[in-house]
Amino acid sequence: MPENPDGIGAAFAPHDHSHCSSRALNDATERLATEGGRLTPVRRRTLEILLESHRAMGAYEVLDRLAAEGFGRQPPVAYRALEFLVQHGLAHRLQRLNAFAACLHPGADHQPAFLICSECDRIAEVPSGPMRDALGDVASGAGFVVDRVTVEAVGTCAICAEARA
Amino acid sequence: MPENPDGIGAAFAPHDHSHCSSRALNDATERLATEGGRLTPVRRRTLEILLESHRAMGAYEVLDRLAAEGFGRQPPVAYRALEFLVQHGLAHRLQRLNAFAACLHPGADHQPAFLICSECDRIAEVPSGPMRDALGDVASGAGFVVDRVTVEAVGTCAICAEARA
DNA sequence: AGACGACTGTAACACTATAACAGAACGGAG
DNA sequence: CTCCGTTCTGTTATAGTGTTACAGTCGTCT
Repeated sequence: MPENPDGIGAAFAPHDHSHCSSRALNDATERLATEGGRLTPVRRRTLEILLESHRAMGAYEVLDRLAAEGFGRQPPVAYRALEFLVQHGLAHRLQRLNAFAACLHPGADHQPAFLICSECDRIAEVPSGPMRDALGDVASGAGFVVDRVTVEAVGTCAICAEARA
Repeated sequence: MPENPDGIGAAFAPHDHSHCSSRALNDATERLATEGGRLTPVRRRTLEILLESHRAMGAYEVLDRLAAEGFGRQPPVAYRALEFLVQHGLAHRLQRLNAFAACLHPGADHQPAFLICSECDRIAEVPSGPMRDALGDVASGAGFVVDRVTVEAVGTCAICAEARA
């Protein structure tokens, strides 16, 4: 697998993480400037914490970090910041894990599918368009109108497969 | 939409529910006979409770029912019965809802996609084969080997759409 | 300065899930 | 039938996840 810093499944290939993380932060700032959201200190710090790894973090894990840095130490502090990020497309919530992960491609209006490595807990986003189309077809056969779709796959990433071989 | 008791999205069409529920119960009994699982009283009752509606139920909702009927009243009672049903393909767990729903097509070895009506909370299972194939393609592009996939769509079912019109 | 809205923090609580252990029920070997 | 190992049921206690309600703070606009 070649280096491919910004592409599909980038999280599962070696890459310059400080680059992808600072880029996401810049994208976020721009995006909010046009949309009107305020990236306050807690919110910004929450995003940075999520961006430090390609993992999903539980709200309480984020909260511990925030509290250690002088922010509030009650659950709503983390939940509110995370909710803000999710609403503005800067982070995603992973249902299978009760956890949150930074969005690596903010700006693209998207609703990605997630690949979750069960060995190293890393997360990757991949486009879900084809799947949403396929689901829309079956759903409309049942008279169901789809609003939001969650697609989350658990499996083994390239790095862990390699390590095991 | 015609009557189509056992087909795709059956939950969203009028149908003879006592039929589809008793059939699922029979399927379950047969399936366990060949597989070696024991459908004990708590487990059987748990399945019946799930089958009473085409909704997903929280573990504690199930637990209340069980307790009222003389079974244990502590969480593990419900969680163990539900886990057993899920492991044997007789029920599904819905990540978006932290809840469980009876499987209406046991026997078919499947991993369906779910349609969840946000107005009436009814659930339907639809085949997820096409979606899993599509996801497998993108995933392998990232060197990721998919094990299990969760596909859950939130939207509006035929019955509620009709009622609103 | 005053007023308003948005943001941050706290306490208290509700819901979801698991660990650890004791006794009861079942099934096979003798 | 009895003994024994296994599986199942139930309990207490505790961990983890998420929300409600309310008070104070900060920015901004007149």
